[in-house]
Amino acid sequence: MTARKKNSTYTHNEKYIVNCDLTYALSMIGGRWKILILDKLDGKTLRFSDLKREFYYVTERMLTLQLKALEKDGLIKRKAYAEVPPRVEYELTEMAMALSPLLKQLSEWGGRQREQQQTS
Amino acid sequence: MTARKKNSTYTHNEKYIVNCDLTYALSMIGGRWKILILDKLDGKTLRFSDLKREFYYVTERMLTLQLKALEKDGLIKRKAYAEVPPRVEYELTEMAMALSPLLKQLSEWGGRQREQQQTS
DNA sequence: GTCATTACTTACATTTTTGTTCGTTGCATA
DNA sequence: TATGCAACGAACAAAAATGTAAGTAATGAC
Repeated sequence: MTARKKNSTYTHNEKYIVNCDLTYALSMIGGRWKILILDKLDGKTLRFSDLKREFYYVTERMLTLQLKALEKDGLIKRKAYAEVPPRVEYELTEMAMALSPLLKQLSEWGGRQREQQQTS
Repeated sequence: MTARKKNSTYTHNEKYIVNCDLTYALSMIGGRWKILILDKLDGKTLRFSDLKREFYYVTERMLTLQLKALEKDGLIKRKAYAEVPPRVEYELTEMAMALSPLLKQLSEWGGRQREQQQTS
């Protein structure tokens, strides 16, 4: 999102992340609020204000940033209507829908893992 | 890993992450090198030096931090032998093994997504 | 003409994550 | 006696991610 200094090790190492399909996948859903947004948009079309209301604890700036990133990565579609006040709707792309069942499995695993951790 | 100031919004918002099984799951594999490590340990027991050689581009400190976090989260087991020079072996826990097939699916999805993105 | 509305944007501050460099331990070997 | 080894730890620095606070645009309602 922000400008990168070239030649930093952080940037340099990025190739090891991007070259791998798995880390590439995770990088697209790794933002703090991204999967929550994807989950909320599952099966629905929502306006920015709907998301804002749902994620009242997330600042508008963060919501915007995460939405922009998701759009850039082809996970959500943005439709802006030329109205005043503005209306913008978001919905999942097909690739994001293909991700849904995977996320459900991950969620179940997370639940089991949480139990495991509590009894240890 | 590092001390947290209480009352920061970042910390405060963490509950929305931890309360959700999905974000909880992702938080455990979200570190920069964690899944690469998990992937490398799949089906094998490896020494710290093995991992160091494999991930030559990751600093020892980062490797240590990620391993510690994985251990704390119950994804890897650490066995230290009382020898000199020291010998420490790492292997996956059962929960981590249960995660493997999921990660494979995610990886495949990542590959498809990468192709999609390139043609757009 | 003032105000409310919606979906943002900008400048800046804070917090977290990652990386750099150097040191430690205790024994074996040269 | 000096050096190398393996697996770290600690102090510090850089970079990224997230959060705070304020402002913008165009229009319709009052």
